[in-house]
This record gives sequence, structure tokens and C-alpha cells, in this order.
Amino acid sequence: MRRTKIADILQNGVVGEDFLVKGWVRTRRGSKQVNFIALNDGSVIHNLQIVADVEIFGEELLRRATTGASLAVTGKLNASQGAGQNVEMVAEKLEVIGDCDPNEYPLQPKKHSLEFLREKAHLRFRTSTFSAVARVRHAMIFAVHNFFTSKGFVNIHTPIITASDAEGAGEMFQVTTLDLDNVPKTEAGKIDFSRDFFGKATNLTVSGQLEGELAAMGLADIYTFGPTFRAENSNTTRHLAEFWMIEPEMAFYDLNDNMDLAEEFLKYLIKYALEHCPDDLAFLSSRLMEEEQNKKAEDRSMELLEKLRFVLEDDFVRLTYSEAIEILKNSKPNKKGQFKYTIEGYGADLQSEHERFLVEKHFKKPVVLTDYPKEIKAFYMKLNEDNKTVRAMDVLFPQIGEIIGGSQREENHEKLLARMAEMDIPSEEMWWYLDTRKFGAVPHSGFGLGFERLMLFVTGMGNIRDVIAFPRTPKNAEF
RNA sequence: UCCUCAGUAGCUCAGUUGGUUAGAGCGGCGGACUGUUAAUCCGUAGGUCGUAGGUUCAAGUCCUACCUGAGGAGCCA
Repeated sequence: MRRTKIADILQNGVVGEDFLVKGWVRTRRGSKQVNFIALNDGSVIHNLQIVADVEIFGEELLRRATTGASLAVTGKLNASQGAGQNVEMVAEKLEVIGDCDPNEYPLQPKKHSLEFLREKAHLRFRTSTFSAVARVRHAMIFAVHNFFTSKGFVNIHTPIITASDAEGAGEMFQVTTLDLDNVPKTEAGKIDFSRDFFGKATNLTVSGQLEGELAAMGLADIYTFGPTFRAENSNTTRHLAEFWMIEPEMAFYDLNDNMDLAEEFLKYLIKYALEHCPDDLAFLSSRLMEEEQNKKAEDRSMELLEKLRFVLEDDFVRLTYSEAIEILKNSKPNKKGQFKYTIEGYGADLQSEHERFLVEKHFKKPVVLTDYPKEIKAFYMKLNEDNKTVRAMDVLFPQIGEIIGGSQREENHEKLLARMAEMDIPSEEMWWYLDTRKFGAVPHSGFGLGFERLMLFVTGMGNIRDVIAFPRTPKNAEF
């Protein structure tokens, strides 16, 4: 008999039919007469209850069906007599595929802390929470490609190893094959990278954007979806050293087109999750409510499904940086000195507390901030006519803050060169980037979405280390 | 990197102003019982109290340094 996945049985299984299932034991209960085994095979959040008659299989065999052990079970699907499930399988054949010593197996049939499971990341796929997160994550990956495919975008794999140290997006991981115990030096005493693998200093990419722009200057609409590396010593619930980023880049798009796409994209992803992952989201929602039981009412977040639908219903608020500053300046917490950093006026860099105020207190919905002062934004952003601000946009979400950062790009060769000079970015080694501004330059725009930040929002998880299988953070590269 | 908090049994945690043989629940093991639902009941094993120093007659408890984790900030996605 062929194996049937538990998801299929629970959805399409006909009572009275025989099936073969394989999976891992979550719990076993029982008596002298009958054992109940909750079996999970990762295909759905739900377990299949196996009913095993002790007289048929013997205590010795059933004793081996400990939490974590893997089983193959053939049996008949029955309407369940118990209350916890509609159907169950009455075992006719039961085989232990792999034993699991309960003295050593760290997972117990009870709640574990997320911190504990993080240290057992190789086993946490066996838990309800992480398998649910993993399935939602897969659905989101699929939805990303679906969305862009439906719009005629071309996916580009941009390089993971790059030689440009001019992107200005944070600290980078160096890539080298030089012997670190015996580094070759130049006559001037510097490291001689000409003898390194690529003949120059290289590092892991911090963004695929610059390469993405090159592709957009021919394919028009492209997106990247790849790993991104930042060697920042960030210890927060929102940062990883290795994360996945989606970066669309569109020729002939201005900032408004860019914002429209970003909003449509986010809403598509959330809608997709609601439609395709109802069971996993329902589980994650109840998990979140349980976790927040001890919190004060005002500190609790909105119920997960309600929160997701809430984002779908309204348009995101769009306003300029200057307008945001005015709102913040005149806000209660600013006047009462409740902000750690008081907003004096134009030029201030917005802190998390300010972003959170705008999103969670003032507008109570996602906010898109545009036209930031050029001093606090990247060199490639298009300068506005006022010569002070750039066509940047940040999409701010409740709880997680900046989920998207993007801009219209500066396509004017001279202006771009001038900005690079102002910001001390060496233009010689960026010749390939600047070439796109010389040969048939067009207005274009793009943005970056941190995939794990999206996952935080969609799953309601509180820590970014719990929405990626093997998180890479300072002092942690286990597994 | 900075600030705050934490590290005691496999897990979650308690341990009073320093004071004798360090506790509980869950899990494990043994048994009883039951169409069970993180089953229930009885019994049982299990701890160099994060590491290294120091103060003291006496340190899980006080002090110092370090390590690890969590939350917040910065950096950002």
C-alpha cells in the first residue's frame, strides 16, 4: 500500500477505507486494553489519532511508540468515539521505523519555551509551532513568486559574493581564501588582496539592488529573492546576520508607482496566507493568545487573523517625512516629554518610538513615509526639486517597524556622481552601475522587503529567530 | 555596541534578612486504572545552583570579572 499523508486523510479520507501512514509520535496514552497514539507527519498541524489494541500488538511493541519515535501504521479510518477529533485510524499493522529513547529525547509532550527550542533547532521542526511557521513560510515564498510572475516580472539571481564595498548598507562579511595565519602583505604593509581568490577584496552581499537595477535596465521589471548578509552586531528581535530579501526593481516607475506596487504586494501576500494557511494561522493565533494571557490588556496585540484582515481592508496612509515631523512635533508624548528623543523639527532621524507612535497610536494602520532629508538616506535615491529631500519611501508596520524600504533611483548621471562625491563613495569601481545612467537611462524605482519581517507579521511570532529554520545571529552559527 | 534582567533536576520555576541533609510541577522509569485527549492515581531515580576568583566561621543567596540567553536601544530589512 502507498503512504497517504495525514493532510490528505483529514481532508479527503473516507471512513471505512484502509490507509498507510508514516510519521512521528507526539504522545501516547493508554491502558491495558487500548493505546492512543497521536501521530504527526508534518503535512498539517493536526495529528492523526491511532487506536491500537494492546491484545493485537502487545505491550512490548507499543511501549516503543514513545514521543519522537517514527511509525508506519496501516489501518482503517473510523469515525472517532472520542471528542478531540472527527476521525481516527484503527491500527491493523504497526511498525516502529525508528526508536526514540525517551531518556535522551529533549522534546516532551508539553509546551516548551521558544528559547529552549532555539537551542534544539535541529528538532524543532517536530513541534507544532515551528512546523506551522515553516509551512506558512513556504506558502509566502510561493506567493512572492506567484505575485511577480503574474505581473510579468523576471526573477534575477544576483551575486552572493560581491567586490563592491560602496553600497553603504552596513558592515559586511569578508570572503577570502587567504591563509589567515599567514596573510600576504604588500610592500606598504597592507593585505595583498591581489593574491586572494578573486584578485581583490570580496564580501557577502548586503543587497542585490545595484545588480537588480542593471537587470531592470533591459528587462524592465525584475525582482530578486535571495540571501542577504549583514555583519552588524545587532541583538534584537528584528535582526539577523543572514536573512532573505525580496527586491523588485522597475523601469519607468516613479515613487507613486513604487508605493502602489509595495502596497499591492503586501496585501497580496497577507491575503494569500489567509486563504491558503487557515489551520496553521488559527494555531499560531491561539498560541499567541495563550502567550499573551499574562500581559496587561493594553500590551496585548490584536488577534492574529483580525490583524491580518485589518491590514487588507484599508489603504495605507501615505505622508511625507515633513508632515510626519509636524504630527510628531505637536503630539502629546512629544510635548509631555514622553519620547526618549524629543522631535525639534525637520532633520531629525525618526526613532523606533516615533515610527511606532505614528503607526500604532496616531493612524492605527500601516504608514508609508516619503521624501526624507537626503542626509539620512542612501546615495542612489532621486533628489527632489527642493534639493533637500529624496524620493524615498519606508513602509512601517505595527510592532515590526520598517518592513519595506525603497525609493525612486537617481537616473541623472551628473546628479548621481555629485551625490556620490558628497557622500564619499568612490565612483571608479562603480563604473558598471554608472553606465546605466549613460546609456538610455530611464526613471526607475524599487524596494526591499525583509522576508523574515514579513514572516513576523504574518505568523505573529515575536522573535525573528523563530521564523527562519537556522537563524544566524551574533555568537550563534550552530547547526 | 549600549542599557536592564536572567542563568538552580531533562523542561518550567520556587528557594525568605547569608545558617545544617537544595524543593515543587511536568517529563523519565516502575506499578494501578481508564475510549484516552499535554489523561488520572501511587511509588521512584535524577542537581559540581552558568564559569573563575573574592568576602565570610559559613555563599544557591553578597562582591568582581567573564560566558550564555532574553527584553529594550542603536544600525537597518
